[in-house]
Amino acid sequence: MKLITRNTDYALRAICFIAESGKEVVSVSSLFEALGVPRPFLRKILQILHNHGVLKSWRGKSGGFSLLRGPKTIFLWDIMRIFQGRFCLNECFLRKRLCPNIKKCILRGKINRIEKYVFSELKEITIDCLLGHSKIKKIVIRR
Amino acid sequence: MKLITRNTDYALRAICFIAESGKEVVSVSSLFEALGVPRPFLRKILQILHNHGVLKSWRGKSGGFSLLRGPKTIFLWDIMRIFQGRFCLNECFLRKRLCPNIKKCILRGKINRIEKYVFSELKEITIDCLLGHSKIKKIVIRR
DNA sequence: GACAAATGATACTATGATTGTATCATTATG
DNA sequence: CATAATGATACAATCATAGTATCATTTGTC
Repeated sequence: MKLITRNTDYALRAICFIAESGKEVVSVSSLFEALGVPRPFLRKILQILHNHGVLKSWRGKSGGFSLLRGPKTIFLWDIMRIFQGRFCLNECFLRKRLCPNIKKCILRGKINRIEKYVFSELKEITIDCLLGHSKIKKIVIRR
Repeated sequence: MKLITRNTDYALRAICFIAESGKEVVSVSSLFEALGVPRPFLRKILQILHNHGVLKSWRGKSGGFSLLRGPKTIFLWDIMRIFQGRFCLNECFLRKRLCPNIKKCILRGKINRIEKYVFSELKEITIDCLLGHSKIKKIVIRR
C-alpha cells in the first residue's frame, strides 16, 4: 500500500524539476529526458496540473510549462488531492455497503487517530521542502 | 487508499466474533450468518488464518474454528502481515525499477518517518483492544 | 457402513483502480 | 506555412484485490 501513487509521484518530480531548472518554460520533451517518466503519461499529468492551477502552460512552438506559484506555496497535500482524491485510511464497507457497525467500531477510532497524525504531517510538506537547495545549481532527478 | 484491506478486515471480524462467542468451536456457517461476509471468501480467510497458526480447526461434522491463543496475544499487526504482506508506505519505483534517486530523496525520508509512527501505533493493537468487553455477553458484529 | 456436514487445498474468475497509450484539434513561433 | 508545442479525450493494459467453484478428506450420527 502506497501513501503516494505513481501519478502524484511523477507530478512531484516534474514540479521539482521545473522549480530547479531555472528556466522560464520547460517542455514535456525536456522533462521526459530528465525524468524518464513515460512521455504521454507525463503529458497527461502536466495537463492535469495545469487544469488545477498548479502550472501555467504556454502553447505553440517553444511552449511548455512553468510554475504558477512559488515552491513554498505548493503543498504536497494539494497534489495528492488532485491525483488521489480524498485521503482516507479507513474504508468501512461490508460488501459495498457502509458497515452497520460503523459507530461502535473500536478499530475505526484507532485508525482515525492514526489518520489524523498522517494528515497533519503531510500537510506540512511543500515542494520547497523537497528541493535540494544546493548552491551549485545541479539538476538532480528527485522524487 | 486503505490501511486495512478487506480480507484483513473480515479476518478481524471473524476472530473477534469467535472470541466473543463463548463457544468452543465456531463453524463457517454461523460466522457467515453473523457477519454477512461472503461465505466462500470467509472460508478461505479462515483457512489462511489456520495455516498461519492463528486459529485451530476441527474437521468433520460439527467442526469449525477456534482461537489458538487468547485475544490479548493476537496482534492486528500479525493479521495485517498475513493478508497484506510487508507494510510499506513508500514505493520508490520509477517504471518498475528502483528509483535511482532513492538515497538522496527527501520525500522518502519524510514518508519513512510517518511510516515509523504508523507502525508503532498499529503494533500496539491486539484483538482484545477491539472487543466490546460488555458485561452482558451480547453478540455484536464489529470490525 | 452410508450419509451428511464440516474443513483442506487449490484453481479459477470478476472487478476496479492505477498506469499508460493514441489521436486529433488547436495554438504560437520562426 | 511548416513545425513544435499543448488541449482534450477516448481507449487499452496491467495488477492487486475480492470473490467463486470444486473436489478431496475428515468426522459424527443414524
